[in-house]
Amino acid sequence: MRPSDILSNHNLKRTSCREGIIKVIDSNEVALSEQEIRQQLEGNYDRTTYFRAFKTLEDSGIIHKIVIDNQTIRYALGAYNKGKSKHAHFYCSKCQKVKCMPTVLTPEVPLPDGYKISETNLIIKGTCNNCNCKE
Amino acid sequence: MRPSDILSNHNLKRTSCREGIIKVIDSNEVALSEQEIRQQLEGNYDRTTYFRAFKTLEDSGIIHKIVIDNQTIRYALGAYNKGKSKHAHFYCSKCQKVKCMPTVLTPEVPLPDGYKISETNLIIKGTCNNCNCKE
DNA sequence: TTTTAAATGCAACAGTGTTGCAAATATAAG
DNA sequence: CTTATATTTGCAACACTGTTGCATTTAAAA
Repeated sequence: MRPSDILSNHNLKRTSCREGIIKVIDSNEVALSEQEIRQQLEGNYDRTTYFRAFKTLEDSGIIHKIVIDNQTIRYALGAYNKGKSKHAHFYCSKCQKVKCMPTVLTPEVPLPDGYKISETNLIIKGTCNNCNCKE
Repeated sequence: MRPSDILSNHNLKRTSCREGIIKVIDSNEVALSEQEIRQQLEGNYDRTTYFRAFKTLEDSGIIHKIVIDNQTIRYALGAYNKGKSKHAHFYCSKCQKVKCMPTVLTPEVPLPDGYKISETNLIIKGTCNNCNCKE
């Protein structure tokens, strides 16, 4: 689906900033940081615009935010909370790349009585395929 | 064990700031934010001092940091990485409290060939026992 | 084409992560 | 107990982030 259609489907205005963000994320294998997305983007926008664009896209479920660590945030396409796509995320501490692992789903955890679960985040840290090969 | 002994055991100087932080965390059921720790602390220290104290305590494994979300960070006693205490963390989106769940361990995930795991983080969001009772 | 509701850019502010350096302090040595 | 030394602290400073209000611009509806 084209970025512009994705926006329309979510009743969002088709602005070049939003379309660009979606396009950049879509054309990468790994989840990207805001910095990386900005660099790959054609236009240049104010940081407030990015801030609000990311927020809007995330709220509507077009993208999801992956918080690895305090200052390590990545974005990938698709909703995370809604639906069944509750996959794990892998963070390579060598190349700092983050990948969604669709084959690894977050576990069903048994919590003490009285607790209600709304969301489960599973983040796996280590070294990736690619970095391990190079050794 | 007394905070001062904990520090000595890790070859760290016994300063009032470090001891205070350990004492405050130890006397609370839930994991605390830096703000909360500061408020419960007797002395008043520069934010740089806090910054470095937390870092030192974390590096030595006396405390561990729990990153729930970008601006939601909590601290609890004990090392997280080293040893077997790889427990999950629960975040209540009503009261914002974070609890270590020693009974819920992070799962052994099957990753594609070539990947090496060093650490696994499992964060569960929802509403806690206490908040659900009050409804 | 006009209207209007939403998005943008700019300025501004508080807060955070981080470093370098001089002054204070905890421990080790005598 | 006193002195020496290696650490820790407080302060200043800087860049960066999250966030808001407001005037201007722009996308979509009429």
